[in-house]
Amino acid sequence: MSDRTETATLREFNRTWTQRVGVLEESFLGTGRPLNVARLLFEIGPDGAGVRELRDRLDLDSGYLTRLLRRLTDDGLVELRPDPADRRRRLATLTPAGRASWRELDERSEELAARLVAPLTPRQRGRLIEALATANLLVRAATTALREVGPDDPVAREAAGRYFAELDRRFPGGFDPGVPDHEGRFLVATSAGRPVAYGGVRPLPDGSAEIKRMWVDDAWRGAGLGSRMLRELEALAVRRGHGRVVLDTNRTLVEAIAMYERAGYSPVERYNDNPYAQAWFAKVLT
Amino acid sequence: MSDRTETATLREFNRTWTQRVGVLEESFLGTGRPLNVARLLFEIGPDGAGVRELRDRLDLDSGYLTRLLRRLTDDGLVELRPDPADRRRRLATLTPAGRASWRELDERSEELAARLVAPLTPRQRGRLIEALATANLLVRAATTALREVGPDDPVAREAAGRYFAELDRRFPGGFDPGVPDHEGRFLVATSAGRPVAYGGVRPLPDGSAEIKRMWVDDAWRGAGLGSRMLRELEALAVRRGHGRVVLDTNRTLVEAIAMYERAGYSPVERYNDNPYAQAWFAKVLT
DNA sequence: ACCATTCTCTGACTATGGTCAGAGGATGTC
DNA sequence: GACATCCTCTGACCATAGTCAGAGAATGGT
Repeated sequence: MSDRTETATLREFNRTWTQRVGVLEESFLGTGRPLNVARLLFEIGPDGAGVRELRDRLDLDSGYLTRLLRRLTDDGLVELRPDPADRRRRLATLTPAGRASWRELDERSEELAARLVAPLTPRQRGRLIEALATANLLVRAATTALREVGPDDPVAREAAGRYFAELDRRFPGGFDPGVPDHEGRFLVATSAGRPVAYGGVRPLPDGSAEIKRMWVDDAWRGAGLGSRMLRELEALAVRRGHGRVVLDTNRTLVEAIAMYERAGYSPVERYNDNPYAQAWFAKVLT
Repeated sequence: MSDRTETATLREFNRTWTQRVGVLEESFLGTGRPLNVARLLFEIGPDGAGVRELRDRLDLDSGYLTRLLRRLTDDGLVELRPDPADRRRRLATLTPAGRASWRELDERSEELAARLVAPLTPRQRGRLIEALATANLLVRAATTALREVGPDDPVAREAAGRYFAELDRRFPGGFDPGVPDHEGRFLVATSAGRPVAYGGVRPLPDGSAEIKRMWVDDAWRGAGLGSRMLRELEALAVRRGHGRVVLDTNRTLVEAIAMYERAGYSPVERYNDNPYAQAWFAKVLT
């Protein structure tokens, strides 16, 4: 019903943004250098970057990227050297001249942003920035894919570490993960290669699946990533043949409990001997 | 002070949007047809459009536009015919096949928007849409230029008409503009050729300038356009050699009065015999 | 009737963006 | 040490984007 006005608002905004900001940006950043060359220079950044990594980030053909890099090296802005760790790869770093160009790009971009909001009153400026921050979070959350991984995937391990660390901070008596357990399938959402949301399912002897280790990075909360993780974990459990999911949690985790209830979970009796668990929930999957 | 975090938020959002939405959009709309051709087709729309108008809206070189149009006419999607009102101009309209292609583009764009928000919960979706609507309004307001025109400019006349109509609606006894007055300089903000904000200054015998006919379109309120109009009218008064501005208003217009007070105006005695005026303000310009 | 101006269109270019196949060196695995 | 794979780079292309000068028809003002 309101679907149509929702998409209309989104499309209208997109039109405004690309027309008023995107165009401005191109004319700003593109001075002197072709747009893709400028973007590449910007992406390499003061700390340098691997060529392979740049290819992924900018989604460019390898041959094309090589040629773009050539222009930058010819202009004396960038230096390429083999990666000592893997000599098939090359690392790109900015020369002093390159750093100067980078700073100039950065300043232009900063100036563009400042100029864009300048006509607004401070009050309206505040409203705009707040709206953009909200939209940024939600758009990122909406466009971040949940990837299925095993428990020993490096990203999964990093996420688990951060999950345990948070429990240790929040539980009054701390938290001890005990012996690592290599069972189950996990979903992770990543941003720039780092995990921002994580969760898993494990089969139980009675045929249910247990949802475990649900975790969302602080900076990504409030965007519905947790609910989405829960939904997709349930779908994963269904795919693996389970008709019912259970989970346990600690009374400290109030937001989590509220979310389980919103998602249709009902309290059940203790089904395990997890010493940290104080509440148990279950939901039948259709 | 908070300037730096403001621009950082804006830049961060821009990065997210262009990366996650812009790229998606190009791959979506660009299927089969080059991006600019698709955009042009979309811009012509079911109602058709003048070639001159398209050139302005898309900001294209006239030669380039002609060639883009050629591809559309060659493919049987668009028909060009001379404008009966001015035979130098040409009008572009979609053929039935063109309308079908247009609809397809429209549906794809709609689908893209729906898909983007699909992973969000209804609650988060609502928040996103609200944030985008706010941002849309504010960005448009911030990037709309105020143009100086004379009182007889067609856009100024249209704006004046809407201003008078609104007074007539809001004043208990209606409003009669009386004899049109061709004095003063005006500022208008336009969107797609229609006025969305309007206001003027007129020299008074005592050397002050009078601010008059301040008006902002309903759909554009709440974005600070009024304050900006006021500021720029003051600047216009200064440029024309005035050191003080005055204005009168009606008690009905409560938002306007609040804005004048925020902008540093102080109440003064009645300085004219305007029968609709119930409050008078002045501000000394530096 | 003249003149400056406007609009569209053509020709002639150049630059930018993007693709593909394959060479050649480096790496990891069995 | 053989083999599949990965990474970078080159050559050979082609499409798209964008610019500029000017021709030719139409218009508006004087």
